[in-house]
Parts: sequence; C-alpha cells; structure tokens
Amino acid sequence: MSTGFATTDERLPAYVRLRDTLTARIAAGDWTPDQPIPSEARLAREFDVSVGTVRKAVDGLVGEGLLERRQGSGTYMRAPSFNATLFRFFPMRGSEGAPLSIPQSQMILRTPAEAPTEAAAALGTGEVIKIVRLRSLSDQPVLFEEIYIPRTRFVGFETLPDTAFGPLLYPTYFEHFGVLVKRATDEVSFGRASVTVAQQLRIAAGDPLAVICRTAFDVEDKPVEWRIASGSAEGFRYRSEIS
Amino acid sequence: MSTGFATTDERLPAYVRLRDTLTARIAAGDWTPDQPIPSEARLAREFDVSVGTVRKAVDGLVGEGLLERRQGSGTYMRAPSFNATLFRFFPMRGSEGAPLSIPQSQMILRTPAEAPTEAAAALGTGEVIKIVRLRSLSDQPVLFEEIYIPRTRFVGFETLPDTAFGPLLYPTYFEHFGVLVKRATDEVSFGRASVTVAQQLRIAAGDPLAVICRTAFDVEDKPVEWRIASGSAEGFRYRSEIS
DNA sequence: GTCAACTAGTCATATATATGAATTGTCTTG
DNA sequence: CAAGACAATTCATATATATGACTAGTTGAC
Repeated sequence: MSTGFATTDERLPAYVRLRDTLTARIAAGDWTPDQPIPSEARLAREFDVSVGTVRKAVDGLVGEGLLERRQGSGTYMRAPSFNATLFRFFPMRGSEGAPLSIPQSQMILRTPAEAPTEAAAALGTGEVIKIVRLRSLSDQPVLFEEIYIPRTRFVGFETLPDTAFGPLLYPTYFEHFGVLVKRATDEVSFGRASVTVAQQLRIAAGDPLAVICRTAFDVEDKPVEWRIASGSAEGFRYRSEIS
Repeated sequence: MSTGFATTDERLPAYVRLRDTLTARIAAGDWTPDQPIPSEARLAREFDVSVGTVRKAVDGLVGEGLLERRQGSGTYMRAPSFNATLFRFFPMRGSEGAPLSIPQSQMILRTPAEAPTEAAAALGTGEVIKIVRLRSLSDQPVLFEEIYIPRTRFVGFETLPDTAFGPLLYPTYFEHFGVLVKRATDEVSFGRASVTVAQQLRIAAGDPLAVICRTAFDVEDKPVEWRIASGSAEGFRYRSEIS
C-alpha cells in the first residue's frame, strides 16, 4: 500500500519519512519561498498520519531553518538567511556609530573552468564554473572572492544576464537552479597577498591577508559551492557563535 | 494554587514555564551531570501537566544541549561539550595522518585583578580574577591565553589547588562554582606579537598573530568569562559551522 | 557461580481530540 | 464605498492514551 511517502526506508519512523519527503519537495522546488505549504491537516490526510506526526516532522524542518510557521496564516518555505556575509567579516562602523555603508558586489569573471585541487576535492568534481567577485565597502575593495560551483548543477550559469545577480549569490542559486544552500563550513586562516590579489584589493603584494575558505551544502548535504575569499588582515574580524 | 513552577510569568505557556523551571534547577545544581533527572511521568505529576507537555519542555533543553535523552534509561544532564578548543584552532595532523599529539595546558597566573576595558565591558564588572595560560602541542607553545572571570561568581578561585584543574576550564567552573557555560561568541582577528606574547610563544616580536576574543555565557545568558587567546598566525586555522 | 529469562522502568512513536490565538477574507450595515 | 462584524482557516497549546523499543536489575534454572 502506498502512503504517499517518497521512497524512504520503511523501517524508519513515520515522522522521519515525512520530514524527508517534505525536504525532497522543497529541494525539488514544488513550493516556492513565501508561499504557504499545505496545511497540517491537509498533509495529515495526504500522508495518512495524524496531525501530531505532521507537526513533529515540520518541527524538524523549522529547526533546520527550511520552514517557517506563521500562526493563523500557514507554514512557509524559507530560504536560509545567509545574509550579509560581509557584515560578519568586517566591522561596519568606524568606531562611533558611523553611518554604515552598503556593501557592493562586482562580478569580474564567470566562466567554465577546471577546479583547483582543494575545490575539486570539496565538490567531488573538477568540472566547475569559476566566478570571481570583488566586494567593496564605500568604494573601498575589501574582499576578493574566487567561487567554484559544479557545472552539472548550474547549467547555463555563465550565460545568465548580469541582471539576474544581486549582491548575494545564494538567492540566484535557488531561483535559477533550484539549489538551496542550507549550511556551510568556514575556515579562517592567515596568508600573504599575491600580486593579483594585492592589485584587486589595492594593497601591496606580500601584505598580511585574512583568508576564508567556505564549503556550502544543499538540503541533501551535497557540496554545491567552494569559495576562497581574501581580505586585508588589517581591520579583519570574523565573528562566530558556538554552542 | 501552586503548581510547582518557579516564579515565571503566569501568562506564558506551561511548557515554557516548565522549561525555565528545569533550566533554573540545572543552573542551581539540583542535579549533576550524568545523573538522570526525574522521569517524564514523575515530572508530569510533580508539575501537574501532561507527559506531552513535559516532553515539549525537555525537547527544548535537549535542543540547547543541556539535557540528553537515553531511551530505556532516563534523561541526563549534559555539560555542553566545548571540548578540544585547541583542535578547532590548529590542525592536528601534519599532512599525513600523523599521530595527533595531546594538547597540554600550563597555568601561569591566577590572581584577583582589575579587568581591562574590553573584558570589563563584556562582563559588566571590573572586579575579576585574571588567569594566564599557555597551551602547547607536543611541547611547542601554540596559544597564549588571558582569561577574566567575575570575582563574585568565582569566590575562592585563586586559592583552589592546582589539582582542581584539568586541561579544560569549563568543567572546573561547573564543578566548583556551579557556573555552566552554555554558549560563547568568538571573534577572530589578526595582529602582531607584543614582546611578552612573543616570548611565551617563542616567536619574534612583531610576528603576525592570530587573536581570538571570546565571551562565554551561562544558561541564563549572563556573561561569565572573557578571554583573549593569541597564537602564531602561521599554521593557524579557525573552523566554523554556519547555518 | 553463570547465564538466560523475565520484569519494571524509561524514553520513542503515534493517534485522537479539544480549545485558544492569530490571520485572512467575506459579508453586512450604514 | 467604507468600516466593522463575522466566519473560516491555520497554527499553538494541552491532554489522554496506547504501543513499541531499549535498559538495567532481578530471578531462577542449571
């Protein structure tokens, strides 16, 4: 008897199977952000489980930040707000509550390429699209980024019009390619500016550099992006919450 | 009618009030780690709520990492495992799976002191105890730490025997002073080694330095520790999970 | 004495139900 | 047409209950 679950291990509890099924639907783009998914009662009927079981499944996804409940209205998809990465890296106000400038993003390059060793290892493939960006605060370049995304997941990325890009990449990933970034791991280290990086950041070659390597994963925990970002070590700050 | 709740706002839902009450008991040291707290059925009777409500309250604390469920056995206190901070900061294997050395911890100083500005601001008091530690990997000093804790929460800290300290401080905080660290915020930046720091780390003054400032909070979200850790920027790595 | 079987206690899963609170759209009324 | 009353829908809280799974200790047979 089919119960409507996606094909997951039958030995697993119903709420787990339902959670996985909902995740698959989200990943497949069946629903769109800021649109309500079916109500708890509907889902209960559809999958032939009780409302309590639906709530438990949804609870998990809310905890992961994939869904958001709004009492009286419904439960909505929610693209994880990896917002304002730059704000995490550099302090935004001088010392007094100085007017915080808006971070800018300038795309320099977007082309198919061969992934460097580390990126290939993280992504599991060498066939990537390479993106180069320069991010600035009040016209001062602060972060130089090289980004690698697997070609198979982002077919046609290099031919997208420039208008498809805002200051953040992850919304574009989702809207045009259905790739939803759920989590990422950052690794901060110290280095020295190469000639090209120095030129972009308008510092001297050999100057101390803060380097952030990030691997981003989608809802199914498959790596979908590897990036290396560099900024002058002067004034650099990386904030992190641990628990 | 008393229902056994600690005095929290009566307008709040029962599961919130119960959760807060349980948190207070944990903070008060009513239970000890690795000891089971009363069973769900007992708690339900004690607070005159249903088992479902108890489960919902406990769910929250499990999510926060304060409690841990063991099916068939009970629910246990769990000091959050802020373990192996050093491992997060420096890579532990050379390049091949080299035998990972055990991090050592040498306490250099432990005395009442006046807090530096930043520590005082974070802790809300200048009356602190200052701790200085040097942390090493295979007899190579890698991290120099200055730690400040409020005197009022840690009465008698400076007179504790050295045997009361292991390689980690947080277990000692809890066992001797009932202070349970639940979360912390780290801030990584880069600077240059002062003469004293350089001496301790056996590097040259002016060498690039990685600096990690941490503020730690207890279960009630009150700041209980501020520390600044410095290590050579060469070979430094700070890992962070974001979502 | 040892080991297997049993048992009591505990958390895990699942259902059914009732009531409250918040939102949203509709309908009535002036 | 506008404003307020109203109703339907949806999530939020809470209870009661049943069954299964797992643990840890006890009992009993050999």
